[in-house]
Amino acid sequence: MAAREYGQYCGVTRALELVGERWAMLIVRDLLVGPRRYGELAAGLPRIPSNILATRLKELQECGVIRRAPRSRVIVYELTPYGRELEPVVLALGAWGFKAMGDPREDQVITPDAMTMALRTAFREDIASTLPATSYVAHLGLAELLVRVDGPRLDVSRGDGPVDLAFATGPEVRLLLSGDLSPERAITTGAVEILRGPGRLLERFTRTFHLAA
Amino acid sequence: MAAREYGQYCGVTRALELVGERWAMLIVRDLLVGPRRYGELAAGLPRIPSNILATRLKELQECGVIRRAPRSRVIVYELTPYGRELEPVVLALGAWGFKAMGDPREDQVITPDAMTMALRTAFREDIASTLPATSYVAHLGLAELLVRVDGPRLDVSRGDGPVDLAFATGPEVRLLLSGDLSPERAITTGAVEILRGPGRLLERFTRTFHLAA
DNA sequence: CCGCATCCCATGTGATACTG
DNA sequence: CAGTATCACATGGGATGCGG
Repeated sequence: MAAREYGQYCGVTRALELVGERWAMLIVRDLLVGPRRYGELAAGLPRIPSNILATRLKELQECGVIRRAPRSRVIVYELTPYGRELEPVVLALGAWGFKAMGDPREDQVITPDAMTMALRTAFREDIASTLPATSYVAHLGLAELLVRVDGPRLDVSRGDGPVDLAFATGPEVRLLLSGDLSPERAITTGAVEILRGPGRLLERFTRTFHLAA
Repeated sequence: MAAREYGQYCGVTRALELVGERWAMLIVRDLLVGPRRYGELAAGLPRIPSNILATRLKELQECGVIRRAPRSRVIVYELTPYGRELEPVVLALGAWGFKAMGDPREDQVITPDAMTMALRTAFREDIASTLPATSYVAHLGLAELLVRVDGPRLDVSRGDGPVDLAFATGPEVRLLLSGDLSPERAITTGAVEILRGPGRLLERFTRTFHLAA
């Protein structure tokens, strides 16, 4: 059970001893979106074996990265304050890995929590501050995200609601975020389907959210 | 040989598929300091089995993170431009892991490359810019680092030379970087030994390099 | 049902030895 | 010096079971 060690007195090795095991960082990624139950984590990580999930949850608790939410009737896992400090790591990993994402394969899913963190990664706080407050609903296969941008603040939650623009898309969202697919073309080619609201707001979306490819 | 996949269309998972295997990020860490030969990498990662090192080097080449340096007579590994973009990830990991570093154990070593990256992590560019150019030699067990700070620029290399301040220390350098041990106390208690130059420059060192604990 | 625990097998890892 | 080869073992993956 003792985490395998690297035998070095170094911050990077220490970090990897805590969250470097397979699946661990993905549990952290999903918990960065919000507290989650065991089943919710399992649903967000479709290919994780249940014994591994249970083991990781135990290890991450032991080393102070996550905890069971106190005074909650049901069992809910959440990040500790120290665990929440992993956000810069996850964002940096996401930005780097984004550039290596090819086209999606059949066996790859887009989960709501992964997409939420991707939007946080792509969020341009400085640019958003110059734009009027805007809310979006983005349908991405399974994920249905309510995205509210207000100045430098970003809030992403699940669900639907009254928003300025609602649109549906698929994995093409990657090209939209990287700028390889213009909002106009995305609409005319059908890569993005406008559900409600003026389609021109999609351009504002792409200015608010951008990731280099 | 095909990297184990997570089955998600997501930047974080893609990144972990490329550099999430055990030891991979540490190879990247050391190559961020500079190109290295096979034997140098093995020396910087004392506990890595040779077959694992060989395997990782092959995988990292295949996925475009590292390469054998071209037109070099001997075999030298270096990061590709894309691999070099992992620096923010390694720095973020190092900063986070630093907070979880306890006191060093007998079986833990401090390697020159790990220490170099730790200094890069701790470097306060903005503060350094306000201070006069200063060069240091830091002896840390095996590691003997020549640290040159000139405005916002930092250069760390191995070796010795004429510098403003030369000092020797051990794992206590962690307390020095976190501010839990003041430069004065470090000198009076012998945690830091001044070899050459005025000891008061150690205070400038700690202002230039700082990591939150 | 939810939150795991158990079992079994495939694969990855680690230590050591060895080679071009 | 820069890796392979080999083998024992730990970990991961997938299916299944099971108590609260």
